[in-house]
Amino acid sequence: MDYTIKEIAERADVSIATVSRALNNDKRVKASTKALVVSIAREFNYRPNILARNFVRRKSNIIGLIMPDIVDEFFTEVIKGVESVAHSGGYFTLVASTHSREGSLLETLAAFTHRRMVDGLILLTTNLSPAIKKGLSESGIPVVVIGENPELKETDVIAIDNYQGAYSLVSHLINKKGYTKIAHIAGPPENSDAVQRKQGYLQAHQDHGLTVNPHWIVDGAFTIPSGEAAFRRLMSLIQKPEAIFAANDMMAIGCYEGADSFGLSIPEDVAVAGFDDIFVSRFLSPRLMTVGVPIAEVGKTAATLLLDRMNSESHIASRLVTISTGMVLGQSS
Amino acid sequence: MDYTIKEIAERADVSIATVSRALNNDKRVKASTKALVVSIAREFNYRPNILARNFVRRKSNIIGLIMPDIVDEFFTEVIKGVESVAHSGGYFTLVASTHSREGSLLETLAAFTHRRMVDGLILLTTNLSPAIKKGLSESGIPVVVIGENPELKETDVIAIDNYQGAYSLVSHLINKKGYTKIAHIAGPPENSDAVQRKQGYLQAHQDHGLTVNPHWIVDGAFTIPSGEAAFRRLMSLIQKPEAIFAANDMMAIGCYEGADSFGLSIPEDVAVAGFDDIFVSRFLSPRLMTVGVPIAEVGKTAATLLLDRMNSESHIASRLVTISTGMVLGQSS
DNA sequence: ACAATAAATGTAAACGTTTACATTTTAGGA
DNA sequence: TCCTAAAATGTAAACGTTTACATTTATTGT
Repeated sequence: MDYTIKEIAERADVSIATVSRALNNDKRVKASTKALVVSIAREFNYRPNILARNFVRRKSNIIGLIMPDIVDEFFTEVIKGVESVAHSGGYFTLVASTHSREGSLLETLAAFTHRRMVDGLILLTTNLSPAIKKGLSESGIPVVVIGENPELKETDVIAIDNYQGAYSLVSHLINKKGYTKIAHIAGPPENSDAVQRKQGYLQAHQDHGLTVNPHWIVDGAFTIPSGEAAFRRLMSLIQKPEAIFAANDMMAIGCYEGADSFGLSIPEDVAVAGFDDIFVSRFLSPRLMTVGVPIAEVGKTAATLLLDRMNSESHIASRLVTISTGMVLGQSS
Repeated sequence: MDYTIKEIAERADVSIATVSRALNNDKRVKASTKALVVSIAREFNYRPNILARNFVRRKSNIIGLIMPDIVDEFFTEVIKGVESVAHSGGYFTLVASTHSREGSLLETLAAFTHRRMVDGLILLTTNLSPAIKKGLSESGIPVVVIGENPELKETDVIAIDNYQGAYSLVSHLINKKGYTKIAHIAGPPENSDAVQRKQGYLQAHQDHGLTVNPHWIVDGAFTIPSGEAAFRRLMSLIQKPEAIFAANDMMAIGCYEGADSFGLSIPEDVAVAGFDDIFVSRFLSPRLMTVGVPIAEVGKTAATLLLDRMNSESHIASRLVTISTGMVLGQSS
């Protein structure tokens, strides 16, 4: 049998309003009454009906986390960071993957935000469309976006400093390592991380007075096979690059595999660098040179900003937190 | 303005009951009425109040996923598998980590199960206590456990064949590789995966007429540093083992690091094998010999069984699905 | 002792659905 | 046409809380 406040009220000989107040620590209820109610509640092993409470309070105590996909460490770490902060703030975390489909994202967005199925939302995306921006701004709940900046009022953004990371790394390849022929395996063009990394690569060249051979920029899909394919393409050119900057570590791994099958050695025949500093990268031989992103920070920061926004009475203007990246040296260049 | 069925009813000049039925595809409502209601709902951009619906239906359309921690690929893959199946079944996934604390698990369990905050539960654990078993059996909602078998009525279990995997791998080391002095770095004794892997190790020795030197079995914590520490300990023995079977890949990686600092080479000086076949293991040099677990299967199977149980009217007896493991050859032995 | 005020409690509505049951409308058969 | 059964719709309660407002009870200062 599941007890309700009604039964407790009966037993304590008070009204349900008093029971409700006693159990919610309303200061208006007399200490002795409260003690009585609480003891009966305990005796009955009473638990409030969450669904009823959510309904009347118009909140669910749940924060939604929407990601394009759940793969690799990046997403895990974000989930972990969000969950831990949410948990200590008394919230649960509803995780949804849109399986990289925009339609699915819009659908999930609608399901989550309409009528407060979730009280707040963290959206991880690098590919914002106008429809999504509209959905976000109309959602009526606090939102934090990780990745691309939607430039919306009252929406916080966690941005990863892709540009700076790429710029530093490429500059290092030019200055310290003396490479002048550096290729780039870019990520998907609709992915803002990829775009920024590419810009860092381009700007570093320009600032050092180098021009890039357009054939040295090839697109990839952030996956190992696409990295390997890009490597093969680059190594088939008449004008071969001396070094390759892959827009993420997975594609850099693809280069390692490509080099292996070509019988080329890294970095003697061709240097390789990546981005992300995923767990594997330190176990590659030679250790991959890459750019590290403090991913755990990202999730935690996002959740912290979100809780702050949810708990605040007043409106808070948009905040932008840039998570800086750091170069990780390796022997692959 | 958020419209409710009341406004739709008014506009369509029908009762709210008819609106509700029309929107829920009740066959009793006339086609023309339904069309009218649906068109008004669309015009109003109506969305049902999920919280109200959950309340009256006494279900939330959410399944809970409780894990001891959110780290490494195993958990990611499980979340991914669960989420994808849940999503296609019309459910959302609430993820909670208990941060490896039993108290927290009990608390989360209570929060999730009491009064249907979640409609079904997947619990990932290798360390079941009586209190937790009690909590599960009293939960009143469908439950699927991944890991240890709680032996409860109407609770499905997804078990990973740790014993067989360890047995096969150790047998292979003995038969094919000819090792007779094989050490074992065990996992935490309260972890059932660890216990089973150790048993496979022991039984393989017994079945091949070998006795194990008790000094060759040391405990670890499933982490890289604990693997390295164990490696140092084993290599400081007078009677050194020829091969080391670590209960998971992370500890095997610790062995690689230990070997590196001792100036020992794998497998010439000492062979190393692991368990799990995590992503990194194929990038270690030499490639780690290990036991692969089809993790994606685990999450998907769990969610599938759970949905099946939730959608079934009749009671279903406990089901046990054993996910078989497979040996992965590598040059580390 | 008596207002006046503060503290404690009670009453009842409200939240937006779903649904059992009652009623009305429609269709079909004689 | 009328009767009956089936189809469609309506009425109203129910779900378990919270909370605005009303009422009662206790406390304080004079």
